[in-house]
Amino acid sequence: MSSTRKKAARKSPAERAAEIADAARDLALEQGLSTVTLRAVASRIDVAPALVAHYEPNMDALVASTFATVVAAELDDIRGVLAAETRPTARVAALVDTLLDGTRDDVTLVWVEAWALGRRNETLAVAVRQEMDAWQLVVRGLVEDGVEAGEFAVDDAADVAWQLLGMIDGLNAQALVRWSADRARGSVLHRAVEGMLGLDRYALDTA
Amino acid sequence: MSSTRKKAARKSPAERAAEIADAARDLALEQGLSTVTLRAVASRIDVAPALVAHYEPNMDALVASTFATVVAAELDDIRGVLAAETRPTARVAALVDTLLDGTRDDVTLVWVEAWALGRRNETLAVAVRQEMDAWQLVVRGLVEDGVEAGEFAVDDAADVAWQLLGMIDGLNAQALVRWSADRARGSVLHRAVEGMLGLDRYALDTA
DNA sequence: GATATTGTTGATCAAGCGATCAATAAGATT
DNA sequence: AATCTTATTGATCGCTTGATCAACAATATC
Repeated sequence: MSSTRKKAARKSPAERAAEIADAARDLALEQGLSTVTLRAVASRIDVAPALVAHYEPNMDALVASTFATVVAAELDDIRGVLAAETRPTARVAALVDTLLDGTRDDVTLVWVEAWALGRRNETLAVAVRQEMDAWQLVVRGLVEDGVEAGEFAVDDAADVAWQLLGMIDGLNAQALVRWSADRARGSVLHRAVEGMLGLDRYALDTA
Repeated sequence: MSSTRKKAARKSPAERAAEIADAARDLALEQGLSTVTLRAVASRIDVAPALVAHYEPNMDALVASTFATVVAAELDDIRGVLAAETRPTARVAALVDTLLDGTRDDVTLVWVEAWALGRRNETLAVAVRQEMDAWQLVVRGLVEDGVEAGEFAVDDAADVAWQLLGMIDGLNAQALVRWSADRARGSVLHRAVEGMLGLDRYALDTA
């Protein structure tokens, strides 16, 4: 009964487009990118499937833009976290601890599904590479700051940035399946990062 | 023309079951777990789709057992690699270098898709957890050996094992999308692992 | 050589997907 | 109030998926 729809209120194109994008984003965060379908998005905002198709060139594009929206928002969050600290060592600790605090499984699911779906959705694959680059740029800047400040000892900041991101993604993906797992893992990761950055042991724990 | 099928030769149940399992495995390695469908498996061995359905309780189960087969085989490979070295430090170096040598993207794809598909295929999810446990057991044993031999200094070998596997998975998954990437990354990973294990810097490079 | 066993298949179902298009009706314009 | 613009929809197509079942036919058994 509650799901019977008569007719959707007429809205401006900008308004409706935003509504569709929001519905797709919420769907992706709640149930994963693979549930962002024509019909699922339409039914979530109580509209005919054809309307969603009317507003989007195709579903691959909507999935790709949804991915980009979710991931870009997360990166903005992180920028805020980093800005709250001044010394590079403390900023690295904040970065790692925030990304592994276990409150972002919804975003991790989006990442993992994007890796898988990207093999059959080239538009999505392009978006994935773009967002990975954006993330790497931020982390790389942080590492370079640490080197200039004399806190880190690193050969190639770009390499370290990729490595750090890969580690974090892997640990989060793992926790997605083994939900009981504590992904902080004591602070084994701190030791690993200290090794990568040439920091003294336990330097990150007290940062 | 070449794909027209008349009638499949009659085979023993064991033989046919093995043939189906092999086809599913090859399919998974070549194109990913998501392409292991009733029809794709059937057509690969030139048989009616109904025959595959006849031999398997359902497709979720076939996908799950295919995943387990692929991943267990990889673990066996690794056991061989580890057996070739004696000192724990050298074995860790061999483990890391082997898993990141870039020759296992097919298996990585299976892993990534399993993480994603496991959210809607509980049979698969169970298999994923089992295989992760098997992997962790092997790595954990290696870490414990190193501690007993006085080579590693770690608080919790189990934590370190999970961490190490998560790092490796993440780096491989990353390379799956950014195929141009060199996942060895200089040897930044070596520095990270040295930090985790309490090894001297560069200890892994010369191991 | 006749019979029984069973591996194999064609046909078919319901469900889900993306996509298209003529027709409708809500709101803006005059 | 009449007209125009366009946001919205119902109907429908083609495709893919997993699954079921009566019928067929190849082989083993007697």
